[in-house]
Amino acid sequence: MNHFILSRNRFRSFGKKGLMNDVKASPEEEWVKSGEVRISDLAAELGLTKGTVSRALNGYEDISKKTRKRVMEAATKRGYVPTTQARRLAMGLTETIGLVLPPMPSQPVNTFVSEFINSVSAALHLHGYDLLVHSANSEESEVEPYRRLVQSRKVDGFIIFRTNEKDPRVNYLLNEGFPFVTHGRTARMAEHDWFDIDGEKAFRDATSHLIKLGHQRIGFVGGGREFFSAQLRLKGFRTMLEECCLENVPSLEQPGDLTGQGGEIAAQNLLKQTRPPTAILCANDATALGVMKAARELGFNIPEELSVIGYDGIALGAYIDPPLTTLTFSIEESGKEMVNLLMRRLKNPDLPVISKLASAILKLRGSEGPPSSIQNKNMENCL
Amino acid sequence: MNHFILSRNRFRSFGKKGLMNDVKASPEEEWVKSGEVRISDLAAELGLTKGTVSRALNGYEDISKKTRKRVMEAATKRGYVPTTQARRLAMGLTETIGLVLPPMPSQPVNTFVSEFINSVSAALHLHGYDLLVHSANSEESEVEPYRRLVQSRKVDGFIIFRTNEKDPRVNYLLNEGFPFVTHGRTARMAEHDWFDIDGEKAFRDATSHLIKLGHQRIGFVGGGREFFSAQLRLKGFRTMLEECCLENVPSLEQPGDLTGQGGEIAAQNLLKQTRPPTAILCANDATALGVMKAARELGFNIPEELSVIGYDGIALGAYIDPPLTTLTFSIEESGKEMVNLLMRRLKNPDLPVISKLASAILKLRGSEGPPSSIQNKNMENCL
DNA sequence: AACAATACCGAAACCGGTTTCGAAATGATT
DNA sequence: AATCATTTCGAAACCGGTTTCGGTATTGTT
Repeated sequence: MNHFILSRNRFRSFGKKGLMNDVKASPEEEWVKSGEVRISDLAAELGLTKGTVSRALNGYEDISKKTRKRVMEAATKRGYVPTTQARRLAMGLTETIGLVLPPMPSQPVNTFVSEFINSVSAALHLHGYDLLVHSANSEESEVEPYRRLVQSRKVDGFIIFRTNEKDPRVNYLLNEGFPFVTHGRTARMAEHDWFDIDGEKAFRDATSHLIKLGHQRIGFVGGGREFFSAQLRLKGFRTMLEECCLENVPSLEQPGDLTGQGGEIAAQNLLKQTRPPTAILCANDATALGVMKAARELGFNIPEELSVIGYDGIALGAYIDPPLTTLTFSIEESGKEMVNLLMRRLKNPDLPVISKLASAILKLRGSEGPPSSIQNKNMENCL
Repeated sequence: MNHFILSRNRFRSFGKKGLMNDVKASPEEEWVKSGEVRISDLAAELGLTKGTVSRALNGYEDISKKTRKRVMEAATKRGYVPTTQARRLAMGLTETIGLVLPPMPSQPVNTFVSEFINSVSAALHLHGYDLLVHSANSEESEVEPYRRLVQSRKVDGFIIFRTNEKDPRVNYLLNEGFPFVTHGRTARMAEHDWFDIDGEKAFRDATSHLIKLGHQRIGFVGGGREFFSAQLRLKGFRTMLEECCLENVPSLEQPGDLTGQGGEIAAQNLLKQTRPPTAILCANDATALGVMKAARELGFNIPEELSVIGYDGIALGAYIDPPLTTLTFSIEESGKEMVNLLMRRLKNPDLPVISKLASAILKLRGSEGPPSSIQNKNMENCL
């Protein structure tokens, strides 16, 4: 029974490294081949143990200046970079944040998503964190991706956006006690950190702007009831109408689904009325684009016969005719703030819940103006 | 010399778990708390070693059916999910693909990026891979993010898009022998896997379409010389002009930068000429939007006095006036194909380089039509 | 019934780091 | 010079898995 301990397969293929031997880097670009040197190699080379090397590199105080210098020089010289997986396993954290893309029903405007990802990723990077982007499979439950990521311990926390009032994702993570921050409020917003744009105020502003221009019949195209943010925008609209003593006409409030198609349908419902509105506020820009399309097809000139205002500030709004007046906010700031909230939470899970409300600003671009037939009655009383 | 091995701090805080003790899950939703049970727990519980449990769960043949069943049942019952970091360290791979977002100069249309990320992520997920999205800091070199990800061994490969003809990222990764796939060709396309849309053919088609409509003076707004794809589109344009015996007028070829602003400037240059073109082909939709804006401001009616065709197929092109005719392709297919290429490469790094060319289709939406003053001379000869 | 073949599982090395603990070396004090 | 306090580093456990190797228990063969 002769049994030799054969050499184990300890050499993992690393890309096409084998093919690289005959490729000589040019003198100027003497790139240090990466992924070669391990902490034990470095330690052996220096006559130290890997524990010492690790402490030297991580700024422990019990390392002499001389040794630290030796170690760090050797590390840079040999191009040592710790293997992330090993470090994370040892330290018991992933240094990764998850972001699950909601199913995209080919919405007209997904520009928000890419900018948001960009800003979140950049902000995370400043904290040494990575961003793991996961796509939601529309077949399965909304929380399934989150559950998987939590269970496999792939992330330390989540960035959630496009929240619903009753949000299963929020419920799940709250139940798990897993850290996360939302972009948008929820019914349980008292229990979790969140960042949001003050849509209510934004729509008060926009409504006020239209009223000052002389509009008295203002339409509103909202989002579904499930979108908390859309509800708040509607609330802002109603509030300002009330403040200005304008009647709240139910038929002028149309539901939408935050898509261009939804905007078209809603606009048709509004503009075919016997007394159509002279202005339409839209819960987002995609909706506004649909509204403008429907208005054109029904023969309404914008802004002479119909003012339209959107929400989101998509860049493309500046290129259409007329350019879309919209409520805009900084996506970059959103990402940055959310990351700040999340990092704070990760550092200290027991801190009280906090939130941040940013404001949108009205960006006038030309799709609104005074109504053609001004029929002001008693505006001065209220404004 | 009494030395007791004290209990080390082996308990890592896991979210706000401490706070969860008094939160009782409702009976129906008896969620299994995740992240609790380790493979050693499972092994102890079953009276096995963790090696055996691991082999049982991973389908090794040297495990009896009975034992395997016991193990798997216990695993599901206890909600055991292997810790990703540990598995990856042991197996020497990351199961993660990197995607670095190029700096975004707030383009009008970034919808491609989010859709692309979505499809890539979904496709990767089918292979058990994760997507790590990194943002490029415009301060530093373009390859720096790649270098960091390679050195820290955070990813097994890359998805690269928006390639330049001479692409430093491609050079770096090729030099490292690190796996990747590009969306778009490069000068070194013979050395790496790539996926691309046949932009040359697409622009031949679009040009042919315009010529058949009767256009004889067709303008072209391209991208910078650095964008290989834009060059190929220009080539397709020229080729078709030649095939149809139309003169190639240099002044009708304007450079652009693939942005709306670039489109505006280029369109002004074209339309202020004494004999302006009756149609303009644009290297992408963002450019086309800028062209349309400039045309409007200069008093050109679209499509009566000027036809405009873009490239990208952005969804919201359907909502502007007139709806933008464009060359479109499936982003979902792009992502899927690229992932397939990359997975193949990862499985066997030494396989020969392959590539895939998909075709774009012309989506007629209304921004093109016959020229107002048809001055056909001898079209029949050529078509 | 004795023996070889097979099925099955335990033991242990290993992945590449981090962190704790104790001891040796050094410096300060009396 | 002996004692004590500090620096500084080595040794080893540990994170949570995977994989190899060898030894039993079981089955099959003659």
